[in-house]
Amino acid sequence: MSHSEPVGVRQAQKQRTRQALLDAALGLLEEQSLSSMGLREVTRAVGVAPTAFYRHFRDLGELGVALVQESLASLHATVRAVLAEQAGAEERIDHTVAVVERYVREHPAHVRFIARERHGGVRAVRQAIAGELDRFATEVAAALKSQPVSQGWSDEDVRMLAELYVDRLVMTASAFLDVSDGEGEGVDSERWRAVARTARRQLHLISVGRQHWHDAVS
Amino acid sequence: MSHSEPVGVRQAQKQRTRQALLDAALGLLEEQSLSSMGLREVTRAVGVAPTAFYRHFRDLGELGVALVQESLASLHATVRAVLAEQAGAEERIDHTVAVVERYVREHPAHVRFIARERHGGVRAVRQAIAGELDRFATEVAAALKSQPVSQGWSDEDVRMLAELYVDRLVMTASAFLDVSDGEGEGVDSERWRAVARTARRQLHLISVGRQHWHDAVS
DNA sequence: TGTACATCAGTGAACGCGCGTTCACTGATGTAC
DNA sequence: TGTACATCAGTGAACGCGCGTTCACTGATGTAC
Repeated sequence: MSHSEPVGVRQAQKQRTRQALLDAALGLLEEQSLSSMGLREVTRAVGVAPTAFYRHFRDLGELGVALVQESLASLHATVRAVLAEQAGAEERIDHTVAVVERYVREHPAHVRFIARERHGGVRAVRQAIAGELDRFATEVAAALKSQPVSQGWSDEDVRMLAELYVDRLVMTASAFLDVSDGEGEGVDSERWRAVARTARRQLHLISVGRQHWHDAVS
Repeated sequence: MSHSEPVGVRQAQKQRTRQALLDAALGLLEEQSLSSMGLREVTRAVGVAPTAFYRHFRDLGELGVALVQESLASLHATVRAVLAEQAGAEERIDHTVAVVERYVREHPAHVRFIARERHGGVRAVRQAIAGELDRFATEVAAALKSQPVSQGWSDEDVRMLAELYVDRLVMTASAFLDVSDGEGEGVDSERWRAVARTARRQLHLISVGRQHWHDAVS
């Protein structure tokens, strides 16, 4: 029914192999970076011949770009929902941090991939991530602009604020990840909660700055 | 005279080779990540036998850790000077951004290395960077605490603010780098100045939030 | 429904190549007397 | 100052290994009639 569904047995099988390659690569990337991963490692993990790889991707860079889409799509959707909320500043901050927490719990490998390859060694992947985060910032900017607090703000300043928020979300996700990696600590450890607490306070401080911005620059 | 100086001809030569390895590696790392760089690539660039490498480092990870020290030492020192300044908030912001600009102009490869390997594939290097940035944040926190604005702030909140600033500086440096990479644009391009302008405004907004923090949480 | 042909996802052998590491070595520098 | 020995930074040959990519192939699925 959906146009993205495969139209026959053959295409369905191809899709499954392609997804298996993406999943295997994502798993391997927990412990290394894209530019050091081998094509043969990936196919070996899936259980297909090395040459099968070329039926799906030109090279590992192309696979990386596909992983960028996969990694950011779900977060994107969820954060958009929070942005659309009619809620007080504090409530929105709590929800945002909760969403990031859940995302890191449910998709740790995706988060690690984005953090690692954002400045990594493969240009095409860096550009794909930059592009996605840019679109993300544009959406955040639109949401911020529609809020009453932004009255009298220039578009440039709204954009600046949006980038501040987006960077903060990425840094926060990465901080959660560091905790869940380190020392075998669980996801409900004291340190995990400390990261959440710090993140909320930082967003709060930015929010306070935002509320008094107009007094300050005028 | 200084105790770090080599004590003889032999040790002086050893130091020179070691530094040549570090320099060559840093150059090669402009275009790839540490975990995909080869030991033989580095020695080939220097013009020594591959086996000479082992006289200086156990492996590339150890070389990476040495590069972390080299990369952050000079920035560390300069930013410390700015922090110690007796100056108004705006002036401190201008100086801070100017220092970051100069650092990116003068040491682009060091900045790229830190941005890339901060979340890169080599654990020992990630830990070294995290450790350095942590010490950096501790220093920033101490400087912030001694400022009048911080009266009545808990240590935890000062630390939170310090981390906000340090992350911002790293992101700003990385943004300057992206500009100087992209499209062959020079270091005095319109976009370079736009990054500087955005960085100052973001620091300003944080500073405004800081000034009104106490009203907000009390 | 059955038949004949086309498509194409996945195979497996083969290739040349650069890798990290080992080892015994060389010869200039350092040291003891 | 000169001599005899120790140190050790850098050498170069050799190793086994896994890599990315090529190619002609197979056989199940798809399509036309």
